[in-house]
Amino acid sequence: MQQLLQHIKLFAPLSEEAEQALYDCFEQVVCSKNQHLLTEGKICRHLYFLEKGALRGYYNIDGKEITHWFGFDNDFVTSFHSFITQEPSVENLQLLEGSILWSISKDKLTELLNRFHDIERLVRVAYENYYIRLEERYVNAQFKTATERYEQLLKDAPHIPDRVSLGHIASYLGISQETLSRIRSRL
Amino acid sequence: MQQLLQHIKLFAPLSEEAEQALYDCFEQVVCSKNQHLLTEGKICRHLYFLEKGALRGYYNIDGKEITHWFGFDNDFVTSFHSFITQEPSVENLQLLEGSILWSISKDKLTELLNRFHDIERLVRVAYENYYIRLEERYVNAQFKTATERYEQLLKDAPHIPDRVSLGHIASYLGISQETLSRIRSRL
DNA sequence: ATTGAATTTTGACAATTGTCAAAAAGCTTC
DNA sequence: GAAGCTTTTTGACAATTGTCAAAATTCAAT
Repeated sequence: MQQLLQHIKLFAPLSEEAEQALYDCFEQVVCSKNQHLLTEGKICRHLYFLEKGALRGYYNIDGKEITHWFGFDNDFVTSFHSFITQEPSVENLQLLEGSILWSISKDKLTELLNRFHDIERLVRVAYENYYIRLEERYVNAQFKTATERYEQLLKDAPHIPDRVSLGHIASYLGISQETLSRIRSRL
Repeated sequence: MQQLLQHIKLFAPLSEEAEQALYDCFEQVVCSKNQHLLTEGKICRHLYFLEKGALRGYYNIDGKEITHWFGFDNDFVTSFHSFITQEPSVENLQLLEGSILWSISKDKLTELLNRFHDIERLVRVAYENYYIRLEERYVNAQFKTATERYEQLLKDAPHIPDRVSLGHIASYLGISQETLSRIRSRL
């Protein structure tokens, strides 16, 4: 929990009261490998802070699993679409390692956003950060070759090949597993 | 200006004072076709509301222009990366039509965010919306064929072929102009 | 260590898309 | 409406990536 508080203070300063209120609202969640945090069709009512571990978000399309996102230590994870709109999720969240998370419900977070301007600010700034990160991923996805995307991924997350299977990584990069295997053998 | 205020109230309600403060901070900008709102290397100090018109964001990579984004009526436009971080922009913003915009400076917006919790909320909610939109674009970019992406684009922005050249659209879709021309002839 | 399952690699071929070059079609401006 | 410019289309070929199938490797559990 200290890790969570320390991490979010990088986004914006927090008053004592706000920090205490946050402290009271988060609950620890311990998950084992392969467990699902969310499955499609369910409404995502929680935002999670991934203290330690690894996780993927994936879609089921035409019977195939398409991984579109990984989360690692110190990431906030949720189905943003479902959490924001409170509509049924189209994606699944699955742990890739045994993990420790902290969860806060949509309702409690909404209450905190209403009560504390500084928490509202913190979340706004967090969105700015996540928006920029997503924009970078988008440009990579759209305009770079498979090889460039893999190299970029290695730069952004050097630990990835140790923690995530080749198949998931290939799916994330939008290429077939065989192509990634060949790219890797060439590098 | 009424259009701007009406549009943002879709995100969250505004107190009278906050609305008046916003009203005082935005300035009208009128641009002609092909004019640049921002060029790479410059720090983006303004956020713009595009009341009427069309605009693209593009990168210069290896001497080629890569369009990664379009803005149309009622969109907020800026180089988000540069505006948020206040680092030099890596992208360019160019008008595709004669347009009417409203601009607010980073400094004034920061002041409003500090003064009014409800403006902070509004911006946070706007980010949520823009984040979801970007996520959808990302999934399209990464996991769909060129033909599917073009069909999706026609669904999202049916007016696009009338307002944007085929070359820009192809660049946006991450495919060559020739390929888009062939896709179009097949549909 | 051995077995069995899951993951990764390799090979052959097909499909998609890119590149280069030239022709056709559309727009402006005089 | 003709000239000159830009945009779009078409053709031929090359490069990249996907698909299917089989072999090799890794990993976990006994």
